[in-house]
Amino acid sequence: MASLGANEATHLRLQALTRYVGARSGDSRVTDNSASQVVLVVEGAVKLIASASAGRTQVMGFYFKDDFIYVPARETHAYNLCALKDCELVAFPATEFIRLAQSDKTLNNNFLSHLLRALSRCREKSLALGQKTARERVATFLVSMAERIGAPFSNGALLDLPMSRRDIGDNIGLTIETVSRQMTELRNAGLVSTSGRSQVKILDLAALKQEAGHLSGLS
Amino acid sequence: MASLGANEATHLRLQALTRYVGARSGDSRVTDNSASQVVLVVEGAVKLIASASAGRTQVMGFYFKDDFIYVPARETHAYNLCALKDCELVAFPATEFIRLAQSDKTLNNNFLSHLLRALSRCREKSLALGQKTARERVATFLVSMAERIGAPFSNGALLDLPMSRRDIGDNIGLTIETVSRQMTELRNAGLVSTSGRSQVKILDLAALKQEAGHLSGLS
DNA sequence: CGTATGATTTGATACAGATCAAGGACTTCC
DNA sequence: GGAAGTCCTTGATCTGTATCAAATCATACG
Repeated sequence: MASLGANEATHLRLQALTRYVGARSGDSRVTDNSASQVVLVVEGAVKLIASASAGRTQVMGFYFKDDFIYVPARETHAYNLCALKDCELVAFPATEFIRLAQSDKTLNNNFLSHLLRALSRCREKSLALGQKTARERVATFLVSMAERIGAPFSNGALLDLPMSRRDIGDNIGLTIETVSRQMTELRNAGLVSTSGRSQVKILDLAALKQEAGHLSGLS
Repeated sequence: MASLGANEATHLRLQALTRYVGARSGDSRVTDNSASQVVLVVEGAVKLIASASAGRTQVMGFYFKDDFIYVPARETHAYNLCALKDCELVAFPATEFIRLAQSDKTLNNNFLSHLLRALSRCREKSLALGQKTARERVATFLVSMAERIGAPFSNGALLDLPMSRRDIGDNIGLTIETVSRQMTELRNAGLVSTSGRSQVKILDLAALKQEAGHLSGLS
């Protein structure tokens, strides 16, 4: 809980609220969704999924060690956390958490900045889903993963992706087949190489960012 | 500024930071984007647009009276506010605003809840852009507008949309032609009626929500 | 009022990505 | 280490929405 940066008094009160959650890979409905929750990933990786009607699911995001997640209560759509590997999570009821954060600046700041980052990422994703081609979306996804869980490597990064092609597809609004085809094309273009199902080596991050449709240098 | 709910001392300090912005309909780049800003809509309506490469723009959202907007500094994509009608706005540098919010619980709470709502809406949009058909997206858009700026009316709502079909399209990831066709179909299905360019009458909100792909009643 | 001008609607065609259908590769578990 | 099962890749076809093109409608202005 050190990562929350909370002071001693807050720490104790947080502990009282805490619901530790150990989750096995593949577990879903990890948290209660009758009330909004704030979840901290202590260890492992999870996905946040939203369900529309007709069984369609959108992976809203992937979260890793030290990430906060705001999981809203069920509304027009249902949200659920789902473990991608064995996890250690800490969950708080959102209202309690926010009340507590009011008396602890560090905690409040932490929460606020995580929230702003979440919003920025969500907007980036909206842009991708609304405007980008399949190729650009896959490139965008890889760039984002490189920044979040990549190990630096030459001009690129080494990735060990904990999620399946289906998860990736559900995250960027494509089918598994399209994701696969785009990966193949990126491989053929010499931008990435892969080994096994989860290992991805980004060979040229700058070029991949170009493919991702990021704004370059000037205004 | 009453809507910020800030106390007297905060109020005075906010005033010192405040940059009032009057904007005419159609004005863009209303705010500085070299630093992140927090903007409050005092009067009018604005859109937040993001630009990817190749001149493509995504309308991240529409904002109305009393809405907060967090406008991030230019990063991988550029964000800009753009007035949909004559506006009265108040802009603060985000870092200053946040620092100030730390010493005023009401302001902090206000900001936090607006941020959570923004995140929820952004996630709803991601779901729509990633999973929904054109028909569902247009229905979703109309439902959302009804909830935010609609005047109750029988089983539905009356809307006076301040944005163009292009704006709508850029918001939900469709072309103007597709938006138009879907509106026509909804009209033919008897769910809405229109008059002029901006007046929309939602005749059956429940049915429209069904079209929008919202989760209905049970689990 | 009529006219100009841009916005919207409608129609025809094209294409990116979905869907359907095998085949091949990695893991896991016995 | 072999078999089974799952996940991933590749290929063929289909479809929803984009694109291109034209007509029609609102709104502003003379």
